[in-house]
Amino acid sequence: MSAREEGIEVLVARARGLVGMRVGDLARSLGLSSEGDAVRTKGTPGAILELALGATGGSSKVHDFPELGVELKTIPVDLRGVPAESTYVCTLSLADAEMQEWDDSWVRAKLSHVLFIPLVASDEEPWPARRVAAPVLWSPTPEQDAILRSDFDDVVGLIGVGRIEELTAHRGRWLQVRPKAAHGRVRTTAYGADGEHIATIPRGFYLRPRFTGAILADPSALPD
Amino acid sequence: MSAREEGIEVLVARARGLVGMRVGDLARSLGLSSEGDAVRTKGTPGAILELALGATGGSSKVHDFPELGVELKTIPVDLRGVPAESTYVCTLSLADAEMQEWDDSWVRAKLSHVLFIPLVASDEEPWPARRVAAPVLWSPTPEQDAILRSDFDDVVGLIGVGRIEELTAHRGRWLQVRPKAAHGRVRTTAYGADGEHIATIPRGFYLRPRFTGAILADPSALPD
DNA sequence: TAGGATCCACTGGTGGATCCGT
DNA sequence: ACGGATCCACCAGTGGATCCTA
Repeated sequence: MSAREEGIEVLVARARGLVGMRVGDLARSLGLSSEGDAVRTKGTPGAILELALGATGGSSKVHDFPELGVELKTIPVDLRGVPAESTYVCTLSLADAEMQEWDDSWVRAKLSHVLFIPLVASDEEPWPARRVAAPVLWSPTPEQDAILRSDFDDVVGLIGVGRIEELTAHRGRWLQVRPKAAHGRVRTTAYGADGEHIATIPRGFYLRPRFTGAILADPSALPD
Repeated sequence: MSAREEGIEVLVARARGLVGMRVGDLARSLGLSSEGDAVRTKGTPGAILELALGATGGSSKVHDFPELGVELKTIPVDLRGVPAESTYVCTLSLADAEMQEWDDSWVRAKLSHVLFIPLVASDEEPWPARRVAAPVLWSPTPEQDAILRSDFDDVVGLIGVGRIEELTAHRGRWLQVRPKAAHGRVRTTAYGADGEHIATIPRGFYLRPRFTGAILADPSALPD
């Protein structure tokens, strides 16, 4: 077994050691506050788990654990383990989308090894009450990779021919594209069919809840 | 006279109204603190004068006064009016330097209309003690523009052939290129003679003190 | 239900320049 | 003297995601 594979096993073991803990208790054990209402602290649970598992990477990182090539994703689920939300993967560069190939893409690199950590939210309790559930280390099977590639190709194909207005969240079986901007007013640059500049809102890749729900139950699943 | 020309006259008149005032007093009249030692507050005098004259532009601006096309530059001078320092103009984009033409360059746009405001520093007093001196509204004469173009072409020519290591502050009669980074460790991308990527430190255009000193005394001067 | 809108923390890059060793 | 190194404030962009109407 390589050092990298050993490191990944250690990481998964550490994640298993957190199962059953409340996120608020994790925060306090790290010396952090667990204050703040839900709408003001959207990214906080994810940041807590990163700290608890020692994610390095810092800024401008490709993965949360660069030496392991592993991406950490927390995912809010209900008592049955069904995801409540889609899962953000990474931003989509509109300006050079037509240059992108799935095999070398940022989104594929992110998804090549993902450690999903479900956080169980019962009722409408605030995030500190969420409990860590069993982690799932996932890599796409060849069949899954083919579907994801197909979703990706559909997106970059549309952008490549300048039909960006047709790029809605309706597209994609598992991988979709949605707006990603702190305020709805941020603009970025894309190119139309005639090569003209178009100011449009930044987008990101997201995994649909149906897909993440299925791979949490069975990592080789092929849902709808 | 156009509205723009009227606006410029109003601006210059307002700058004349500040002559003799101490920068620290200006700061207080704007509700700002005039604390801090010299090394910690390098850009403060310039920011004070911008506020005092109502510079808009905010971020991502081409000029300090966009409607007027005027750039504001404070310049520290001694009791004789001789500049103590070079004057920063703007950053130099190394990645696409070979695409740049003087006529359409950012540096030429910045220098097309400059309101220089000398700040007289006597002895080794801190910046709040500096006094506003007579402003000079300057636009390059055709002769001056030709020299500046020559300096610019020398720089972009070197970068275009990938000889960036020869790009030192020794080059340029009036316009020189020097490092411009908050820490010496910041890197940016340039291209070598064979088109390979080179990580190098960001640079900026600066006006030599000899040149600014001459045009403060005579805007059409042609020093060394 | 889910597509489109939005929230916070953090930081790298930019704009304002001057410092300081050789 | 001056070429190379450095300093601070500020803000837009990124990374962490969830909110919220129709």
